[in-house]
Amino acid sequence: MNKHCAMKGFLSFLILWLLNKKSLTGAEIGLELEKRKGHRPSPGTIYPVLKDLTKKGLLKIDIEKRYSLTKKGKQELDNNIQSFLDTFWDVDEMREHCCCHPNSDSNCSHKEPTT
Amino acid sequence: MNKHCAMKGFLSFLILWLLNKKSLTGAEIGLELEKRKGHRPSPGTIYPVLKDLTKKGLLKIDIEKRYSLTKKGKQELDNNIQSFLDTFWDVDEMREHCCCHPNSDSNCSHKEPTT
DNA sequence: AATTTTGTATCGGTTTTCCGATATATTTAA
DNA sequence: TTAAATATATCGGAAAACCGATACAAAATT
Repeated sequence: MNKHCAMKGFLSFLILWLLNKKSLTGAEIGLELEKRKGHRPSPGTIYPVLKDLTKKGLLKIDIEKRYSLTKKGKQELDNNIQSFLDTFWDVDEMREHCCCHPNSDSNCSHKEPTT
Repeated sequence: MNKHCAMKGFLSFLILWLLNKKSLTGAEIGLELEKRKGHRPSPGTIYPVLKDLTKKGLLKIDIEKRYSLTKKGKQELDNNIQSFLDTFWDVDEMREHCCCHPNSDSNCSHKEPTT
């Protein structure tokens, strides 16, 4: 029952999620976050998070300065995903709400362009 | 490309999302959050958020102390949902990644054998 | 009516997130 | 090799999220 307070803030979670797919450098993480969030977090935001996650043993960094998940990091990601899905179990409703709502401009960037 | 920095923290977004479905009192919001997040935020967390959102013109409160979205609140929710979906466009992969059912206590076991 | 319980709300303060400015390292270009 | 550009990293601090303690209000119970 106790889901120990995961998911305070998106950034750490997002970075874990990105690195689960592929190991990335700090700069590459910045670019990917820009794609998702619409603006690129400053280096002063990204690197401290990377440092913190590394210090916690969730990330490791290779000789090319690419960050990737440790085993512990993968477990932490699993926990975070669990919390995330529990909290947003009805995310599908959001999708419907978003792209079909009369009052909104309905320009989800991931939506297929309707000619 | 600029999507104005929405979605700082879950709580406001979640509360808007809940109230979009149904008008609720502060206590009812607490119970619903407990269901989703696994613990109930203290009144000292919930009410200041409600007050803040009300001050911003996103919520209104009726005579029974039930909060609900104003028109502006609905627009704000729309914006937040779009940001949320843009950021987490690959949430379905998370579902696959985490094979657990939301309500079950079955553990997410991708735990690889320890080396 | 008086007491207990529950809901509403505020306040002060702690923690966390995040950024701007800055510094250092590395790569690229000259 | 030097200079410029880019990437990496640190630091101090601002802003926000969040909570515990507390107080007040309303409802329920006695």
